[in-house]
Amino acid sequence: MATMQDVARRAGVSVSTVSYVLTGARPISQATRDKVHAAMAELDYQPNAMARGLASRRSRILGLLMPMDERGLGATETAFVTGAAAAASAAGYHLVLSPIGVENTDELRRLASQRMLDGALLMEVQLDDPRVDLLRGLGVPLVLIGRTADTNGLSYVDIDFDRTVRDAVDHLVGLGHRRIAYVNHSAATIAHGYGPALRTRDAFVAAMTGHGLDPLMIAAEDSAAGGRAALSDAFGRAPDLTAVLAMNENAVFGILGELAGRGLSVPGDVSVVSMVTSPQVAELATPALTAMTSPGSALGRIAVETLLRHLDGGSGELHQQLLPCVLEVRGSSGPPRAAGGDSTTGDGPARPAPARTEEAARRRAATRRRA
Amino acid sequence: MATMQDVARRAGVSVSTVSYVLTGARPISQATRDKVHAAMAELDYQPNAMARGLASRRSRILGLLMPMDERGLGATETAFVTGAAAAASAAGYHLVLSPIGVENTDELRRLASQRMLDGALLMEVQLDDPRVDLLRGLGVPLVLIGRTADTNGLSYVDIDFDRTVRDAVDHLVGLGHRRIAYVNHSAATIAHGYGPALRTRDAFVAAMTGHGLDPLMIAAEDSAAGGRAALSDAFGRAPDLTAVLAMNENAVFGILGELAGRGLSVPGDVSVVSMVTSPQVAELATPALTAMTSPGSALGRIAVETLLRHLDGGSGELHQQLLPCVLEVRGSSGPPRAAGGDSTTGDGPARPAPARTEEAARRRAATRRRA
DNA sequence: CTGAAAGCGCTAACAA
DNA sequence: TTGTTAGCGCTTTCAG
Repeated sequence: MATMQDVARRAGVSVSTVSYVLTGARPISQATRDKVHAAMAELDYQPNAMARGLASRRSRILGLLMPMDERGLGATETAFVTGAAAAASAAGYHLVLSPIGVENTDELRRLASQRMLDGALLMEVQLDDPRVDLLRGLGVPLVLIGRTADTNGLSYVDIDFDRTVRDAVDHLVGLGHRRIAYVNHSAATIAHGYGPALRTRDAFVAAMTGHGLDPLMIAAEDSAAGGRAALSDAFGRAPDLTAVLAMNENAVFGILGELAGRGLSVPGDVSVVSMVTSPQVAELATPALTAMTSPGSALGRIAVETLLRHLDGGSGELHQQLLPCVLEVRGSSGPPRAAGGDSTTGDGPARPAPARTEEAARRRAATRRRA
Repeated sequence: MATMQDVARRAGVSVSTVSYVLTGARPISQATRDKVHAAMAELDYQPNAMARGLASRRSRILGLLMPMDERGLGATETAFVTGAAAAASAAGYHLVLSPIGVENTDELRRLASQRMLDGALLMEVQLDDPRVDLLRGLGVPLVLIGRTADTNGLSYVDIDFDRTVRDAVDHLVGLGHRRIAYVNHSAATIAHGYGPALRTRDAFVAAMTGHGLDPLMIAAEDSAAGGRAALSDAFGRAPDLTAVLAMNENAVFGILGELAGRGLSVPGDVSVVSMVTSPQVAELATPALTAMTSPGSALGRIAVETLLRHLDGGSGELHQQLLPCVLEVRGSSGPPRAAGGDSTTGDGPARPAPARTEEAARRRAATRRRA
């Protein structure tokens, strides 16, 4: 493995000159620069990251703190990660992802105080996030993906939930829907102060009220079962329901299952719109889901660029930016059935259908579709 | 930020003594050790990772090379990652995930030849993977998650696809199914030599033949649409089909959608079993999918332990290990309808009572865990 | 515009 | 059982 010494010798210059060619920290004549580059190429020289880090006190590593629960990463998060990695790489930095949990402060402290990270991006930010104080205390520059309750002195990029919810509601209202249920994350999640759940809740109330409509929010566990229960709940509270807006990506599938089980068609009887959802997931459903597509990749790029600016400029300007999700209309949303609707007439129970009648109902649905 | 000098001074010993206390590379008397530990605690000392890395020529960083496509990470991969991270952390190593693509050899070379990685775990291994030669050429120890075509001289951990397919087929045959379709990945993926697709194909043929049955394999695009098409195809080729085994996790949802669209019930008319699928995804479907659950976390742990052994022992023993997925029966598999007999009797499909209770219990447990 | 040399904070011989 | 010291490979003053 060639060292800078080797390169210097071969190019007939001093090590410092090689170093300056590499870092560009002081002007070098074109002739010398060429000699050095030639020598580096011939020796297939690669700077030693540890030595450089020790001498410069800069690791050139950016940490992406990405807590992973057992549910995995959605396409949204993935887009974010790849966007961030590309931006970091373009700037000559490495982006390393660390699956350290939000509460695992020991592990994070170990990582951060060993001077391994020049800066950090925090994903899954909580309203009161222990990682923020820890990292600030250690003097590690950071950018949030999401927002804490108090964003004072913090840079962040986040989804514009207000705007996203408003656009989704406008879409449904524009189609003629008046009775819309919003299926949020679970009550526990909301109580725990999960930002997106709180913000979308408030935005939904505002958007519906703005249209002179009655907001109906249902909390749902993050699972298909949760979605089924939520839908039953929704019909219990609003039998004239014609549309569902869902923040809970996991519950969406349960909602669809329960609708099919009740013999209700999508979007004929009920329209479904999924929030902050990737095209990939949207296409998984039948019919494909109309969804608010999150700006994952752009968020990642912007976050990294912001962080790099902080590293260079010392304590430069804060950057607080919100990006909305974009409406992509697919097959799951359409105009409601003409008023006086009969969607729950006949034998459809108002109470949650037990699993066994679900089968029968599905058969009815299929039959009707063929007719 | 305290240095080792500071600790040494404060403890009244030499720097090397402090170093040896930390690394355990030579015996230190209990008295001295205590003094040093006390000094470290008082100064809140943390070793500088760069300095340590430079001096020891060991970064104590393990790279997890994890190509990310736009589809995101499944729960299986997530379990793998967390299992690996836990094992690394327990050994005093950092596990950094790098989203570098398989073909992005430049970026990988940069990462590896800067001596930033002590070793690497490769995910999404292809039969002929360019990363393997690159890393071996650079002298970076590695462990594969999956297998190349030629595993000579390589350590790997992988899923035991033979065993997994056999167990799945046995489950269905045991229920009485004779006509089973296997929905694999796409023809392009198979042609491209994707290991799991090839191995499961061969295993399926072997398993079916072993039961004296006719193997029917269908290739499907990795999407709901692909699944729907595959199911139509399957019924075209085998109208008497009673069970579907699916390797293609994305297609599964299309299969279920198409079955519902045809008015066929699951598992009453057709049983569905999903391969290499996490409980989380299995629960997304209605009914929840009987699936072969992948041993993600165990694979991650074993892979890291293997890699660490390679670092210590120099070029120690190779480790090649296969772990099977475990059958978890949920609601989507049951006995086939009695042959010839029709039996849309009463209120639903025959479904083993145990499965139903089991499923309910699991859902309760999951809910509880989340609360 | 370029070179010489003093570290960066730690590890690991070599000595005692 | 402990101390002394020469680097690890690079950055960055300080001189020219």
